[in-house]
Amino acid sequence: MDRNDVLPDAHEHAARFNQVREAHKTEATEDYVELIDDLIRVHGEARLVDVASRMGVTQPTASKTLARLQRDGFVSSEPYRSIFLTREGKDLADESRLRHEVVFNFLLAIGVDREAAIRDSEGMEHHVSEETLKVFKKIIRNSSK
Amino acid sequence: MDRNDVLPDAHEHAARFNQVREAHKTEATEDYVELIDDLIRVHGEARLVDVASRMGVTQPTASKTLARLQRDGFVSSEPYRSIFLTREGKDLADESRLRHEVVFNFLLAIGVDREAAIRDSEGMEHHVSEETLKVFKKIIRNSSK
DNA sequence: TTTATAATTTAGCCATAGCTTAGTTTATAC
DNA sequence: GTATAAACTAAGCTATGGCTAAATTATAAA
Repeated sequence: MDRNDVLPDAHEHAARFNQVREAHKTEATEDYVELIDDLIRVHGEARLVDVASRMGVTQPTASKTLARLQRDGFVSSEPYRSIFLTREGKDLADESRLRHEVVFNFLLAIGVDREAAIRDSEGMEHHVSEETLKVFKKIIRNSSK
Repeated sequence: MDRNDVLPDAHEHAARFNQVREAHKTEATEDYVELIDDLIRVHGEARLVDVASRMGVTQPTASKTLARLQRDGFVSSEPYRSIFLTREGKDLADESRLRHEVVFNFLLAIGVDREAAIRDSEGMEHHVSEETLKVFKKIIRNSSK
């Protein structure tokens, strides 16, 4: 990289970190809607207790996060009832799942073992640009032949 | 993946997210020590004003984060003076840089353009396991022939 | 139908990581 | 050698995302 002699322009340098910070902002939202969508698909409904246990947080933590998602229009629910995705939430869930699956399948395609691929794709999915995703897809396509 | 019919065991599911949360905890630390090391290498010293501008945050924010790094033993500095890495900080910086470079070179090797590789590697580096890193290295090796 | 249990919410705590505004120290320039 | 500018710190605000303990509501069992 450009490490040994010169550093990038400071604005450009900062832009990289700003991009990562931007990604972090949407991470929780994406992880939650993805999970809620999975729960609805598989269990027929999404209950707080399951969201919490699968996210690995306590129920009050999940409850607070879900309140924020509701405030931001991704989720809807009545007190003490199960959780639904809004149209916006569902769209985000679909988009996130797609991205997640591309990253996961890419890792498998290049020879990463399944367990590592599952775990790494969870974190990586939020930091892969469209550009890189395209390259991932191409490699998946080529490897499945 | 396992999305259509069955969800993973709840504990295993939670473990994935816990791993991502763990990575997040060390992200700021790694980014800062990496940057400080770069500044020392290239400019001869690391000043707060440069750390802040290159991280894309205000000086008080950088100052507070550096206080935490100092508390945790990665950095040392006297008030109003420049910033040094402790042995622990330097080791972490070296390790982070190595990982960062592998991810960056891997993205280049598979055909991602330089700009996207720079930006994506910044976020991805914190979420790539040793296992996956090994595969990345192998692909870099094979592509440079 | 009452009671016990499970699910959810509320309240209140903590740390991180961002910000602004204001004050202090250090360095620079005259 | 002092005035000004730049760098840094201090104080205090906000939001997110964790937690525990306690209260409330819904559900299941007796």
